[in-house]
Amino acid sequence: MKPSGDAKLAYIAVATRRFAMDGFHGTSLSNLAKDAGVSKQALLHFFKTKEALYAATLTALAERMMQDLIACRHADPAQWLSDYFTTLCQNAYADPADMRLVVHALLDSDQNARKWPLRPYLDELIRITSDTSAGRAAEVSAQLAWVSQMIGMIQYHIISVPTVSGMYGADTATVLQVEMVKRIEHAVHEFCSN
Amino acid sequence: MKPSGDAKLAYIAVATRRFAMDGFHGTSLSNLAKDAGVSKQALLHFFKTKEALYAATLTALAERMMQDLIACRHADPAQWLSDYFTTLCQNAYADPADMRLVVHALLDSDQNARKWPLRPYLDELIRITSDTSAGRAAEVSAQLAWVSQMIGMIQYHIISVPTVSGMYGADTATVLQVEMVKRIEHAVHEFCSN
DNA sequence: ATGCTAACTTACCAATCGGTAAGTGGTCAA
DNA sequence: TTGACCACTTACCGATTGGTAAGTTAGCAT
Repeated sequence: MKPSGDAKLAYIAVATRRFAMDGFHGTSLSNLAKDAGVSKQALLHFFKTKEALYAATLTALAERMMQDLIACRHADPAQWLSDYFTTLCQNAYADPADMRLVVHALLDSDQNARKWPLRPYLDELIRITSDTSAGRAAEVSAQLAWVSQMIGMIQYHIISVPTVSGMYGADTATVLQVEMVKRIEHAVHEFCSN
Repeated sequence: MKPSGDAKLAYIAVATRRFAMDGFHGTSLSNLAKDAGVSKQALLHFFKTKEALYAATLTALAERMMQDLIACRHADPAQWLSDYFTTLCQNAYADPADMRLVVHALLDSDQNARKWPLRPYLDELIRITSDTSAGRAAEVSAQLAWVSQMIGMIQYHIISVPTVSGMYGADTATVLQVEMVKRIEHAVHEFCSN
């Protein structure tokens, strides 16, 4: 018998890629089963419904993002933020799945039914922001606004890469990526030296 | 007999709301027909496939966005941009459909199959940007980067409103909206006085 | 060896999907 | 009056959907 959690995690990994690519409604259990190389009832054995599998996918995503954030820990909170946002963007070029998944989840209209698992991640980001010299001076709403703006700017940029590449050419898209990293660093620097 | 184009436009309007809410895959012809108060073959009479209806919806969206941009015309390009982005964001609070639709379209993986109809709109935005004093000095890639950053920051903010409202409360979301408009004006001012 | 449980499989289901075929009723030019 | 045309409807189609029911297989403790 295979270790229990192993297959389950593999299914979540497969689901992450599919849901990130095609969204919840664009993904079928048959697709996921085919990707995983099992029957779809293998998935339903671990996750009672498609919704449950999706929820597990989002939970895993939230934990992953939190871990990535913690992994960038730095004594200087401004440096921490700069490092994190930069690597987040860079990693997303290689694998945009997580960023796409977040945006898909944001667009799901029945999101109120599911509890939103990214709350701790956002809170941690706000906490780090409030540790910067500029953050201490700003109000909480301003910190939340800045954090969500940074995340939004990165995630939107990532999901628009294929379209921009199709419209203006792959080389222009590449130039835009370099430009984007500079803009991230600039945004962090501008906020922290406020 | 009703005037021909009238019903067709009404169907596109209905489709816009549904596609914006649930995306392409999350919307069925039955749903659209029910919303429009007709049978689904009434839709297929004007649009041969669901894809064609979706494409027509995106085309109408592109024309609408272009018109809204032109409607904000101003002698000073910086003022033009500031006015446009601000009103774009404000209008989206009342009706986020268009912004949601754009993001949904960005996420569609088969976007390369459909030609992207928002190209003229983007080009016009870049043209206006290049007319600013800072724009003349910057390279085209920098202008594109800035424009897409502005659009992304607004659209992402709009689609995240329900989630933020659910996480931090409706009052916090409202504060965030006010904060966002200030950030838009600040971003335009910062870019143009570069 | 035996029984229990976890991890699957095949078989099947009603409901819904996008789409086709064949009309129906009204309007308008001839 | 007639006949073409347009907007639209009912009826129907095979394919696919998410999900249920009932096995089947393998490992492990007893």
